[in-house]
Amino acid sequence: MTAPAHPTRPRRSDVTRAAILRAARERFAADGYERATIRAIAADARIDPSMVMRYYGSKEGLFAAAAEFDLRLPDLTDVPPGRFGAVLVRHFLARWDGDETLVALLRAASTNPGAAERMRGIFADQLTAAVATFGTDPATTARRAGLVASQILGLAFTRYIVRLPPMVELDPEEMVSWVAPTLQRYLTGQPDS
Amino acid sequence: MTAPAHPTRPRRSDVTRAAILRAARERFAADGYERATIRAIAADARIDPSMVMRYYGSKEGLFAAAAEFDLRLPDLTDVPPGRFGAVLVRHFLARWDGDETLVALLRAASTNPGAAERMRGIFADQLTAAVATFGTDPATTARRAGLVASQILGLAFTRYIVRLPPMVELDPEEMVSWVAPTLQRYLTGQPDS
DNA sequence: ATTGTGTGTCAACAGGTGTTGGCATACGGT
DNA sequence: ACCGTATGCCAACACCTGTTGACACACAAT
Repeated sequence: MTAPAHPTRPRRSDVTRAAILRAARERFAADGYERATIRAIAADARIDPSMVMRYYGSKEGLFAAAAEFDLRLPDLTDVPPGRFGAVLVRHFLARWDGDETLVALLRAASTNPGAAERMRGIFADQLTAAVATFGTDPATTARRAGLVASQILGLAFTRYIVRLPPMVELDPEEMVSWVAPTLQRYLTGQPDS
Repeated sequence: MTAPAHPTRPRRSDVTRAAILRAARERFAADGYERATIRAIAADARIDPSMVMRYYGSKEGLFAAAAEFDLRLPDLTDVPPGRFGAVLVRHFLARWDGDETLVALLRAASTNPGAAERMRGIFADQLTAAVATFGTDPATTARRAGLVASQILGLAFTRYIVRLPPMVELDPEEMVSWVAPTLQRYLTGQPDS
């Protein structure tokens, strides 16, 4: 992600670019889009605010670069269908703890339309595509993906943003045992069953 | 909520106060805490920005007044235990559509610590108190309330904030039939069942 | 050694923010 | 009719925001 995609000669400023991106993710995750100021991000990266503008064009551009994200949903073809839910919850919890990009995106999506659209894209495209491989009726795929997203994002919102005490204190495996059946039903079950 | 609690002589400015509060809720709900400016709120209420300061002290004070909220959780003593989930989902959907205060609180909670605390209070106190009346093991009450909050807030977040298409399009009764069993299990079930 | 380009700093701009104090006016009690 | 108070508007303050342009330096190629 840091290395340039094109085989250009590596730029001397790549470390600066990376430092800006890292500081931006931290600030966006901690403060949300509007409270995270370019000046604060630049100070964290120990460079001048004008560098941010030169390398990323604008605050929106910086956020777009910092919020690049891949859910890296696991391949579920080898997983027994009855364990889809558990695998997914475990994956999301790990993904969330390991990369603050998602928290940044979650915070920003509440107030920034661009961030909301990015979030929509991630959960509508990536998650729907994964759900589609489960072999359920294609007509219900989008709905199932939406319901899964609602529980996953609700989990993240209460655990990482609002920090509801019981949701913060639940250790991952307990969380899995409670939430996995929910996803399982959204993925493969029927309503009101 | 608009009428003064104390039996003081009604103030001549009550209509103005109410107009400010209504405009504030709208703006906070639409734009979040930081993007909702006092000037914009005052313009909506057709008064001068300085009036907002005089009547509510500060922007924080205005938000605190605008985010006053009661979930009005229904009395569930007459409801068959097997229908707790359905009743709750239906209640929350109606509550959310009928009062934009919750959307304002939800948006603001992502970036404003005070709003997050308010949200924590509402869902930790009001919801936990309601769950406690269900007669399950008191040691698990807070956990069950937290899980219910995670699904309810995830529903609201995806439907009203991010506006994930499948979650926006689901009509209320379909939503109930999908989500009610989840709450039902969080309330009265066991993990990994 | 000289040029050109990439990297970085500094100072400033224009606009918007929450907030404040002063002043005019209209009301309600006497 | 008078007076104190409540209500409202206006102008301004001090600060912070994203953004821009000019200038200094370091490096690579010639």
